[in-house]
Order: sequence, then C-alpha cells, then structure tokens
Amino acid sequence: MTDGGIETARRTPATLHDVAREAGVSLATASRSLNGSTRKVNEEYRKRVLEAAARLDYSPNLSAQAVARGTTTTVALLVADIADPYFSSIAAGVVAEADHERLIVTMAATERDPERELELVRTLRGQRPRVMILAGSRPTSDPTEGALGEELRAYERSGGVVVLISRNELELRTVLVENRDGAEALARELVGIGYRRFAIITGGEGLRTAADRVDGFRAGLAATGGELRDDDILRAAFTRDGGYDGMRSLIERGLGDLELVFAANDVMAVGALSAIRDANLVPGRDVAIAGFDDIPTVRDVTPALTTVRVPLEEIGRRALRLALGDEEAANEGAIRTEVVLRESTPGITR
Amino acid sequence: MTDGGIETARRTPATLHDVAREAGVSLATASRSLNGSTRKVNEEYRKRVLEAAARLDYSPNLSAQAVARGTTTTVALLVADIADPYFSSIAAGVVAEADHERLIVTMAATERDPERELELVRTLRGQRPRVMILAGSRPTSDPTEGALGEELRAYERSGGVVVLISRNELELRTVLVENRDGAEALARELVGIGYRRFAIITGGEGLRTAADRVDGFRAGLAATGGELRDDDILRAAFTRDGGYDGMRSLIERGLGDLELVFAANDVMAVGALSAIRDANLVPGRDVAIAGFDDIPTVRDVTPALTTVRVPLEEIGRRALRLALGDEEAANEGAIRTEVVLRESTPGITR
DNA sequence: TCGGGGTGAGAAAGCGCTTCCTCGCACGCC
DNA sequence: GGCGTGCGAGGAAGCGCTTTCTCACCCCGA
Repeated sequence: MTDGGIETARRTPATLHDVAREAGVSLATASRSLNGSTRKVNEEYRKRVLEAAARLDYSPNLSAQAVARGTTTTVALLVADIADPYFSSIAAGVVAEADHERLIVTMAATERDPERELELVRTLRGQRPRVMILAGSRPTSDPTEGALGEELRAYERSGGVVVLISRNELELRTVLVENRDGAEALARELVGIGYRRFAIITGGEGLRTAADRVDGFRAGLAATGGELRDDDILRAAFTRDGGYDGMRSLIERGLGDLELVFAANDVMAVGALSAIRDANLVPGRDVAIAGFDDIPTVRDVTPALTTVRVPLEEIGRRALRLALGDEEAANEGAIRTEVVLRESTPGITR
Repeated sequence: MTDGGIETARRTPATLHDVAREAGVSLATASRSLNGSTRKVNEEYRKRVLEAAARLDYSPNLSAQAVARGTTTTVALLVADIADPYFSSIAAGVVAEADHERLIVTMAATERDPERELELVRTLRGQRPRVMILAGSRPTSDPTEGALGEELRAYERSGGVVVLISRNELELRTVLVENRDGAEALARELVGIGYRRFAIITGGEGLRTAADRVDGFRAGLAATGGELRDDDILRAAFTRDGGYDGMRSLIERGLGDLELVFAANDVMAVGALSAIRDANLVPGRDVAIAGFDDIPTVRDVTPALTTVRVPLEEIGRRALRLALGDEEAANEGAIRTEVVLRESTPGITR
C-alpha cells in the first residue's frame, strides 16, 4: 500500500523497514548490516541487505538514528558574521575537520548581538549537537553574561561539549590565540624599524580579542620606547567601515607627528587604508598602517599590509579536535601568531 | 530512578515527559502547550506547562520532533569553498533568511570536486532537509553529471526542494543571475570609455557562470567593435591564485597592445592586480583590469576595481525564499547586476 | 545419546516526540 | 428531565531507527 509496488512512484524515502522486507530479513539484521554494529551478521545476509538498500536508494534517516541512539553527529557553529573573512576562514576549518570526522555542521550568525547569541544557543541546543563552537569574542560588559554561561553549562551537563574561540571569560574549553604576544611582537618590530609615534584603532568596548591585542601592543611599545597617548586609542565598530571611520576621525583631528596606526584587525586596517587614500594621503609614506589576522586579501591591497598572521582555518580545525577530546589539540597551547612585515610599514630611518 | 529527584544533578536533558509530570498534565497536553498546535488547551494548564518547562530548562528534541512530524526544519547548503567571499556572502544571505523563517542551516563544502559534491548530497539527504541549496557552478563535462541529477531528483520526489544558484544545467529551481547581460554591459561601457584591445582570464573548463560571463563580454565587444583574439582567453583556476597566474602568463608572453584584462570574477581580478604590480607595472595605467561580483574588498584595493555588482547576500536570500515557494521570489526573474566603474579602468582618450 | 555452550537471527521494547481517537463532562434544547 | 452536542484532556499508536533479549539451531564433548 505504502509503496504501491512501483518503486519509481514512491513519494516517501525508503525506510529501513522497506529494505529489510526487500532483502527478506528482519529489521534488526538490516540495521546491523548497514551500520557498523559490533554484532556479526551472516555474509550472505549482509550482501542481500546492501543490495536491497542500493536498489531502493535507501538513505538512513539521521533524525531517527539520533533519537534511537540518543546521540547525534552534529556540531553547531556560532559566529558573529559569516561574510567576514575572519569568521568564514574559521568556519572553513571547522567544516573541513567535521567532514573528516563525518560530522555535520550547522551554522548560525549572532550578528554580534549577545541577546541573539543567547537565543541561538537555546535553539541550537534542541538539536542536541555533540559539540558547540562559539567564535567571536563578546563584550565583557554583557547584559546576558550570566545567562549564556548558565545555558552553556547546562548544555555541558547534559553531555555536550562547548569550545570557545579566543574568549576565555567562561570556564570552558577554549582555543587560545596568541593575540597579546603577537601584538607585542609586532610593536617591537615596528619600533625596531624606526617608528615612534603610534595610534590604535580598535573594536567596541571590551571585546576580549581586541583588548588583548591592544594590551599586547601597548606592552611592546612600553618596553621599547614607542609612544602612544591615551587619546590615541580610538574605538569603532570591529568592521571595515569601523576602521574607515576611525582613521577618518584621526585624520580630521590632524595627524600631527603620528607615524603609524595599528588597527586591531585586518578588515579595520583595510578600511583605514582606504580612509587614508580618500584623504589624498599615501599610506605607508604619510602614515604607516598595520593590522592583525593576515586575512587573504591583505597581501593584495596597496601597499600590502603589515599584519600578524593567525592561522584561521587551523583555529577552526583545532576547535573541533579539542571538542572531540583530541589529546594533542589539548596540549598544543595557544595558537601561534607571526609578524609579517609588508610595504604598509616601510620603516623610518632617523 | 532516572532523575534521582534532584534536578540539578540530572545528566540528560529534560524530556517532554518530565515536563508533563512536573506540570501534572498528560504528555499530549504538554506537547500541545509547547508548540503551536491548532488545538485549544486550557489557559490554566498551558501556564502550568510553560512554567514547568522553564523550571526544568526544557528544550524540545528537534530530532524527535522531526521523526514524529515526518518533517524537519533544516536547510542544507552546499558551497564550493566557504572561505571564498563569493560563497560566504551567499551563505550569509541563506543563513539570514533561514533564521528569519526559524530554520536551521547545515553547511558543507564541495571543494569544487564533483565526486565530493555527489557524496555530500547523499549524506545530507539523510538529514531529510526541507531544502537543499547548491551554489557554485560545476564543469559541464562532469563525470558524475547524471548521478547528481538523479540524486537530486530522487530527493525532490521524496518531498524536498532543491535550488541551484546560477547553474541551470539541471531542470530544477534556479536562482538566475544576469551574468551574461552584466558582462555584456561591462564590455560596452569599457569600449565606451575608449578601450579596444581586450583579454580575458576565466575559470576552468565549462564552469557555467564563468562561461556566461565570457560569452556576454564577447558579445558586448562584438557589438561595439572591441577586439578580442581567441588566444587572449586564458583559463586558470577560479581563485585568487588562478587570476595571478593567468595575468602572469599574459605578461610573460608580452602585453603588446593589450589594454584591458577582464577577469571572470573579482578574486581572480584581485590576483591579476597583484601580478601586474609584481611585474612592476601599474594597473590601470599600463593595463586596465575589470572583474565581476563586487565582493567587499575590491573597493579597497588600489586601484579600486571596476566590476559588475551582483548582490550576493540577496542571492542567498532569494534562493531560500524560492525554495519555500515564495511567489514573489519566483516571479522576480534573474538577479540584476550593475556595472561599477572604478579607477582600475580610467579610460583611454584617443 | 544427551546436554551444554556458543552463535546469530528476529521479536520487541524503547528513544522523545506528535496526533488520532476515545471518552467524560458541561451545556442547551425540546 | 432526557438527550444531543461541543469541547478538550488524556490514552495510545506510531514515526524510523537501535539494541536488548529470546530462542532456535548447531557443534562438541562426555
């Protein structure tokens, strides 16, 4: 009745039941043949089942499996903005590793809104994902602070594992990135090639990643005699336009003897570059600029951008491995970063 | 026994059963209270259930719902490369619209490999997604051609809906993009501002999108007297490095009187720009360059890139709306594109 | 010859939900 | 006052799977 006899006309996908009937075996045997059960099943039967499955174009219903097994093969990924190269690179890493582990990844965007993030975590929990990865640091002054932590802990209590990327405000597994050290090294190198007067454009209030980078940069300057006045730290949106705006206000109030602007990430740096050009100044000559992340495009802008390389895909991969309990991943320490000097900071000979 | 009496110690998430018991109502009533059933339920009961759910931190098991309802709230998205801005922008659109419809999106990357794509479609089918969106055109000369079509049709027969983005080789719902017209318009404008001698760098053999753009561009030239020799159409990988390599071989064999290079997408164009610079030539002056897509970065490169804008996020959104049977989306016709002239094609006065 | 043990197929219970169906109840009409 | 009707709560079946548990069967040793 259900399958009207003619296969090609069936309206609903073949079930395991169909396969079992087609193969002339029991449901149990069919199930055991198609997944890697520990139980042995007669070779002859197994073959019959496999053939029947192929004939019926059977594809196991993952939801049903999840219900029966009490566990899924899903990993949930939460990022601030999918179109941002920083996040899309991380996502690519997560997806690659997930694929390797035959896991499925579901993705959502918080749009940098803590409330939204909390709500998404709630919804995503309904999927009972094995792993939940949260990328993108959030304001330390966060209205939902406690709630998110509570939610995540509840999720872990029920058997899930959460991994945070570069945000250690909660006591959870975390992929740490050498943001601070990278920025400090950058500052040292920049002073080393002659720069003295700096300004910083950074993201909104209290973003962990941004704050670490700024701290590191200051520390590097402090150690080497670079100069950074307090009012030379500008806050703007953590986006290309934020960088543009930040740089513009810097220009509008007069560059003075300012020599180099450090933007807390590359997309901002790229925006800043355009702001400089739009003011008919020459980036690298009139004012140098440096970023952070080494997203793919920065080697193609002019001048090519000095930055701190962070292996974004690697972060994504590491996050998943960490979640899956990979020993190595757990012991490798923070993700290493590396200063990359390019033409946007040609250096100053004094 | 299962819940040991103390809520905070429970190891497994609360079930609907727990909620019902806690609220002192039947399973059926609990279910009806928590989802938008058509049936009425006593206000007093509903309130009790909602409270119980909150108290137990209940979150419905989506897999179980899917099994019971026979339908999921999932949309599957297949792209070639997540880190590529073209795809990540489209993905962002899909995710935004999905979120709006309270759907969950799962994402996978084909890495431009038809075999992989086929396999992914097979796996993803197990999820019984409501919608499957495939982005990224594929070789027309494709070993798995028939198989993929077969698989997708089978999926549709079982109630799913698939939407292709800019690849009309299969008889399936498609988001069409004015690739051809856009490229033609671009060619006309470029001839209009004085260019005569052109070359094209395009993606690998038979990519639909690439082919359409090339065709359109040729048509535009043909109509206006622009000149394009057959051996001035170069094939390379559809990536930044492909663009770089393509441009380099163009340079190595001698630019001659070549005036403008059209790259079939922006990432290639950006690569080409760098190749030009690396050869100590000045893009825009020594040779002009134009791309296609208007990805975010191209306004920040120097010279800013002339391109054809295609609203990438809109494509993603449209794809999902189309899948969901949105009348409007179905009748709107191809996605409009728009020529954007920038400094990389300053024009030639003759 | 008979019993014990090992093997593996199949019946059936169960996973967390939805939804059909039954049935008690209150109400209104003649 | 009796009965039909509508309403809505709850029992129970069922979704597509997995995994116990039962049990038939075969081989072997005493």
